[in-house]
Amino acid sequence: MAKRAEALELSVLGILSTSPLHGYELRKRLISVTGLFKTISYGSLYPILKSLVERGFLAEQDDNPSNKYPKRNRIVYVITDEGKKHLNSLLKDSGPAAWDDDNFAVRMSLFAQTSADTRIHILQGRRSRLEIRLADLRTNLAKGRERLDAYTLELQQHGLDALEREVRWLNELISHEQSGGLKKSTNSNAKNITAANKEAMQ
Amino acid sequence: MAKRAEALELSVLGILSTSPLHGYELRKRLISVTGLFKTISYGSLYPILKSLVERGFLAEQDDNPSNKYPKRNRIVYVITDEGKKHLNSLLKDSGPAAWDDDNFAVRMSLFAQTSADTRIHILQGRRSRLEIRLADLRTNLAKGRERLDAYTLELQQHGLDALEREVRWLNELISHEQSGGLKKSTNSNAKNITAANKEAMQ
DNA sequence: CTCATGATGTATCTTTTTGATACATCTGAT
DNA sequence: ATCAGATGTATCAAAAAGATACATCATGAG
Repeated sequence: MAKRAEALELSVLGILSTSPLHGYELRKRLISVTGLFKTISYGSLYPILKSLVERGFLAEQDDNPSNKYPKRNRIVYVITDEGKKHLNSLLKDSGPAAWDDDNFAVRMSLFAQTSADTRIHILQGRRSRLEIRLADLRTNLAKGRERLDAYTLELQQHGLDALEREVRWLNELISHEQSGGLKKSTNSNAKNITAANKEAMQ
Repeated sequence: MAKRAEALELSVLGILSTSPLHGYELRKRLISVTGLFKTISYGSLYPILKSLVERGFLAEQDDNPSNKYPKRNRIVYVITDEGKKHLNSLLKDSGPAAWDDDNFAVRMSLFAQTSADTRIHILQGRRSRLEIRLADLRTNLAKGRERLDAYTLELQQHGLDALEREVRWLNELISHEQSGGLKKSTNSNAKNITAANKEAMQ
């Protein structure tokens, strides 16, 4: 399976493990999680749903009969026991696949369902991935200083800054994680996290 | 033409307008400009080059006969006068197409070849684009506070912070631009820009 | 009250893009 | 001397996007 589809599949199972949804709503949730980076098309989503049903990980539920709009042709997808098992096995993987751009955000959005070891390993892997890119960028920028115009340099410097910030963020998450999990936001801009959310983490 | 290809075409013409290059090297430059966000495959690059040659915007140059490795099968692409005209017409466009993720970095990397009006318009357009996304994110996050776990919230807050930072960066660029163009880096992390680079901007 | 617009909803089809791979030359280190 | 790894062009199958078709429902303007 393609990388992209892998991430999408994981995200679908993860979201449906919380509550059954139909395609349209599912897509909106998907985008709200990963949408900072990309969008998901129906041309990708529906084939994935079909495949997950065929493999027994999802079931198509009869739409709630008490639904206000019974005429509306909706298909509600529910995760099966098989699907839950599959999801859990996917969630255990903390290898390189979990570190790349496509996957990382999805994996972090499911950290509440993951063991502390896995969380730390993924965060560290992600950091190592970004540090490689950072090193490349730095040498590239050093080489470019003489050759490139001010706008291109500014653009590259900005990208570099953003990457460095990303690494610092990961560092904070890792150190919080090492002292017993994320208890409060590590982010100075963040508003207080409510008691309800703390509970939601167990 | 597809959006993606449009950006790629512009970038190819922009880079080749500085100096002739062959595909492999061209790809590396392409990635160093836009590579923070994505990579470019040969499967995309070669068809674009072919199309640009067919339309008369590029010519295939005989590889430098003084080349150390004449056996090496290289195709050097040179921009034609037609190509330069086409490039200049593309560079004048400061409309919505220039604002989106795919295009913006490419456009900014070519700001040295663009008029001040165009630069400002693109920067403002980009900002407006991001501000819309920012508003969406904020309402989304507000709605999510009760529903989502701490990790998902942290992830979204982080994305929001990065976006805000992006907007502040654009604001700085715009105000510098309004006082006569980018003369020095607006970025606190940036090392000094050398005299050579200032010259490269004219 | 009615009509239009836009959100909700499923689904598919064409085009674009990727990722993999094939094949060949050259470099540099051991 | 050889062998891994960089340089170089090129293509193809598979994946993904984007567009679109079609239908129901909500909302608000006239």
